[in-house]
Amino acid sequence: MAKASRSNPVLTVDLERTRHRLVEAGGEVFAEKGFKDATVRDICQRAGANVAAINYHFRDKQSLYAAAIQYAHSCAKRYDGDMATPPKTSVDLRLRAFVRAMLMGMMEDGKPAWHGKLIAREMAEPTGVLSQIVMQTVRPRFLILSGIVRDVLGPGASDAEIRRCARSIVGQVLFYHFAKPMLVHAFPDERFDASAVDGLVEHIVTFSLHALHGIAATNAKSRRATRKRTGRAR
Amino acid sequence: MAKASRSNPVLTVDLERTRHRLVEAGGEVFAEKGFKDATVRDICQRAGANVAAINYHFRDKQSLYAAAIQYAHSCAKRYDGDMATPPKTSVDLRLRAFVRAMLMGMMEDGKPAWHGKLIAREMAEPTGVLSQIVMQTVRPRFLILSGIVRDVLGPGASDAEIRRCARSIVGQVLFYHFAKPMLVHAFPDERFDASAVDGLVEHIVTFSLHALHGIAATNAKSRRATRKRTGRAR
DNA sequence: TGACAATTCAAACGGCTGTTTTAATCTTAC
DNA sequence: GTAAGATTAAAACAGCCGTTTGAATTGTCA
Repeated sequence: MAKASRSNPVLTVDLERTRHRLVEAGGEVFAEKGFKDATVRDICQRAGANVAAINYHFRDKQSLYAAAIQYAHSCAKRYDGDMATPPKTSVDLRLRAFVRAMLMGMMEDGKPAWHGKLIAREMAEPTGVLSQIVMQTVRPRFLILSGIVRDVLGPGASDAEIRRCARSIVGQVLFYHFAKPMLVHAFPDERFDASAVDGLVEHIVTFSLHALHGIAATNAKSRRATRKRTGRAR
Repeated sequence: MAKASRSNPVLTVDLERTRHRLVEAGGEVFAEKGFKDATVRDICQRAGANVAAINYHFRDKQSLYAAAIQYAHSCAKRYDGDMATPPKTSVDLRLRAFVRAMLMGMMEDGKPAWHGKLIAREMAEPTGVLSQIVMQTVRPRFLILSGIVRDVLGPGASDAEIRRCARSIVGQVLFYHFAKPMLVHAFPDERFDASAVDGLVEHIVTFSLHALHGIAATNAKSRRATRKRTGRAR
């Protein structure tokens, strides 16, 4: 076991390595199977470490889970950048960027998609321990999307209406994550991985913009009518 | 234990009762926690039965799960009726009925919502054993929705486009199921149970109809342009 | 090199899981 | 009433889980 590594500065890195490998393997398995169904033996095996390594480097399975989410969160910050495009771009492009970043963050294979998958799991069945971190991720993104929606609906739109529309858009995106197993089974000829993201983005943006513009037009019409009525009444 | 029940015809019903109570308790727990996280001890306790009862009346936990889904499926047929309203009603009403039935089937509390919750679980992580039954439920409903979408988009819409739009509608509905824990946490002032269904239906239908009509209008315009071009070319 | 701390390892622990066993109880029919 | 079958009950089983233990190994520094 002890081969060609003596008093080597690389070793101090190697020491940190086990801890780091555990976080990476943990993120992978947690995202794949969820907190409960992920076993420490599976994680340690993928990390090439002993079963006791988790309890040595972290306190327990739960702390490793926390570390994995924290790590994924710090790695995935770039997606947040992609989501919040300069506010002076056209709403079309801004919505497209948001939807694309969110879809990519969940459908990609490998490391970059941990965060999206972990957050999606926390949405459906929160472990409680990390609702703060989830909220630090979910809420800002939701605010970005709300800003885009508000810019389409116009300044007269109520907060409740903006929230509902934002949820409709998020729902369309998350559908391809949560229902993916069923989609793959029901439509074997279609693809639902990263290679399909472009097409999905195109549809979701088109669908949602038509909906938003339609709602905006209806609102404007009803506001004109209201103004006319109240104007005469006064 | 043996009290006032002797040679009573009710007893033969009581015998069937244990089996039936197991199915009901099983459906409840499976819908609540999923197949893996549901324990036979929990199910038997809620059914007021011994631990060995599951292995006596059914072969094992998996067979009980199958029986529970089958039972929920037969009970929930009425929702399918609600979904498929007479094809000559206005698309507005038909879409509203579909969305409402689907939402109710998942958000309701108690027995009637088992089916919806169980199917939602199978969508996200199929147990494999019952993909047939899921398909018997999911595919017909999807076809109903596709019919409604087609009637809005017009006869010229492609199958792929209809599928995408139907998924956008289903995604909006399922969002309130999968992301419910997060919604409750993030918006404590709002309600996301059966009492909120009416409002959710109203928004989803409005949002989706605007989207569909917008897409239909765009399609019609582009088809007119194509017809004009090819017409002159000939 | 030798003492000391940091890390790894195999093994075992207690707890919970689904399932099986064996005996007790109840139901039915003669 | 009694024998035969159906159902229930308590107890134990093997297997996997997260976690702990204590010794062996490795790295660090004088």
